[in-house]
Amino acid sequence: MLTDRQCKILKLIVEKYIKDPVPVGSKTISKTLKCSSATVRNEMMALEESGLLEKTHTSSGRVPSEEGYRYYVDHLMEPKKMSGEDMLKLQTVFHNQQLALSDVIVKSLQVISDMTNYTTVVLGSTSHENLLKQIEVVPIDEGSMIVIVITDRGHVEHKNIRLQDVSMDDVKKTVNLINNLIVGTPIDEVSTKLEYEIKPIIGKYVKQHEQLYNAFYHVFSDFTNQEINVVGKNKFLKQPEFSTVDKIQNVFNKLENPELLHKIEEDDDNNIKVYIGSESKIDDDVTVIKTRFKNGNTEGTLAIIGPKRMEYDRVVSMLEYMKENIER
Amino acid sequence: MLTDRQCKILKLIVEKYIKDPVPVGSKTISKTLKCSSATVRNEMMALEESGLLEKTHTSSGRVPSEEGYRYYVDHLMEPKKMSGEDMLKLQTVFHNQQLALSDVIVKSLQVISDMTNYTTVVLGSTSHENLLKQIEVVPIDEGSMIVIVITDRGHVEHKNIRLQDVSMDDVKKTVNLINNLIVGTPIDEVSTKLEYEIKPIIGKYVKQHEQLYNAFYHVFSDFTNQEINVVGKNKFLKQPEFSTVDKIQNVFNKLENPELLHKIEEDDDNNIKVYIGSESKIDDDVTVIKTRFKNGNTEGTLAIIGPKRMEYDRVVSMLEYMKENIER
DNA sequence: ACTAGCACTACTATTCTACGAGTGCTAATT
DNA sequence: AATTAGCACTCGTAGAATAGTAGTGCTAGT
Repeated sequence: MLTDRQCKILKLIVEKYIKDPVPVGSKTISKTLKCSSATVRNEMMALEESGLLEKTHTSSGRVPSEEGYRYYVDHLMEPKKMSGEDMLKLQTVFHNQQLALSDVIVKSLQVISDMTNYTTVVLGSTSHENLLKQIEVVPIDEGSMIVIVITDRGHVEHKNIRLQDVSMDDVKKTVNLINNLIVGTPIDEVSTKLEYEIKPIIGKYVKQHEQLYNAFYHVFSDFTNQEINVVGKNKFLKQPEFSTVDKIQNVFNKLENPELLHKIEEDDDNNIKVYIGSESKIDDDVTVIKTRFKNGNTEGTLAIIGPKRMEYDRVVSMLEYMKENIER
Repeated sequence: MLTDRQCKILKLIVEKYIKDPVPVGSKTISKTLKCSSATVRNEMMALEESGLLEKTHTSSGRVPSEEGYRYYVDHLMEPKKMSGEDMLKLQTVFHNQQLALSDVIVKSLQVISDMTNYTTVVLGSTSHENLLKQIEVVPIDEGSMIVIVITDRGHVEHKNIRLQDVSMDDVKKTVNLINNLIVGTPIDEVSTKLEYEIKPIIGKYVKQHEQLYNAFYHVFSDFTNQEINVVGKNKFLKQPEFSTVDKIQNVFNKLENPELLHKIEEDDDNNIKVYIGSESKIDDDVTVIKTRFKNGNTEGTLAIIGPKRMEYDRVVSMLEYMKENIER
């Protein structure tokens, strides 16, 4: 258990370090705390022994450890009201009535990314929650057409396909079959339904049924599992802890890996959660702050990803504000 | 005018430097050319005076200048057959009959980007060449719907819109009007046609016509002017000339600027063109190699973007191969 | 016309120095 | 018992000195 003074010192160090990424020395702290640097040093030693602080080398100032940030977020951080300026910028986006919710979300995350210099992510609802609503086929020219797939939650995907020697009539028949028999099925089950319910039928009535079946099969199996929108990846270039090409390459690879990003919403906690460093499952050098949101049948996860040295209070208040505004 | 030997020397220097980005000295050249390093030095001086070579400092080896690369590409480079290995990898993509042309192009550019470590770009046909073919509206839930716009060349865009107190009937009427009156118009003229031909009509017959008009107006004015597909931007992280965060940031900004990328297809030359450094209009440190392609009514531009120190022969042969394969 | 030879230049890597910001520990003070 | 002043010590950083090396331009001789 930490003493009162230790808490104060830890808090000061974390906040100082977040403002300016250089190790914090005892003198700096002793200025704001009315006691000598020697006392602060003793306390710092204790904090280091508890694993909350680290040194970069034997005689350097202290830097918060992962556990230090954790403790700060859990016990020391004061909830901060969003600054009027931040609020204003976001409100102009939210008050645009014309835009659909999903567009509002992306736009506002763009704004947040620009204000904070962190990367933001929206994870849309997963495909097993999306039910097939309708498919449309639009012929483009000889043998080439566009298939458009729409789900009940408003997710749209389209794909250009090419078919040889298949009459438009047969295509239309197949589309009707799908629209009659498979609508309402979760997207990721459509492929199997296609095999067991549609294939046998078109096998009898349609010439070139193999080709037709394959084309539709591909359309659905390529349907992206999850809408992932990463905004402001380049902001990492502005973070001093990612100042070498190696580190950038590493973090970009991770941000482009859908499976990894998917881990953000593994827990289905609805509140705002902070995952620091290794807790994030994405990269030991980043912090992820996330929340789920739900409005009607649009739901998903918002996340802000930045260095561990993140303005936790500011980001948390922004996410709170986002969540509130989205949910009504 | 360059002597025969000067050409040989320039060629050797360019090719050596492309393989390994360190200034080339006279000794290295004299090994492959049967003459002494002193002779080579004299020739190098001449080449430098002609502006084809540069030094990084007074006593360094030589590096090709922009003009040097230019001369190499125009006069010295030998057309190179594509390596069997390169060819094989691309062929598996081209021989996939199921995929539509546009998908084949993107896939193969991905392959090229991975093989070469350069960035690739496809610029699709511009919006004034795309004629409106059809629009569809799919209601999602109370007051929210998806508008899908399809052009005759198979370009599809969709947008979620929200309308208050507008009956689905009125929406359908408007859609029918558009499909009857405006189909066949170039996409970038649709907005004005909407104003002069549709607005007056729905003004009379439809309640909430202002809102409805605005929604559609936005759908069309947001229609992306041009399909731009940048593949493998991150490859710049592997190029030694872009090894600092500053340079990366700069080149990323440029690659994300559609107007700048648009400049690639400003000339409407159908052949393969090489733009080196400042010629590229994109960035003084990159080379752009591009070609137009056309197959039926799918047309556009392919480009490969990398450092000036690019494997010109290899890239040119790849682009030739791409163009040929696309055009039949 | 070519080349051997040489003085010269500038980058690179290594070492040395001085400096400063920080530490831990001890002993004195409150 | 808690605090603090004082001090020796550590380590990173910055700058200067050094030596080595890969290259140059030039001159003079083949």
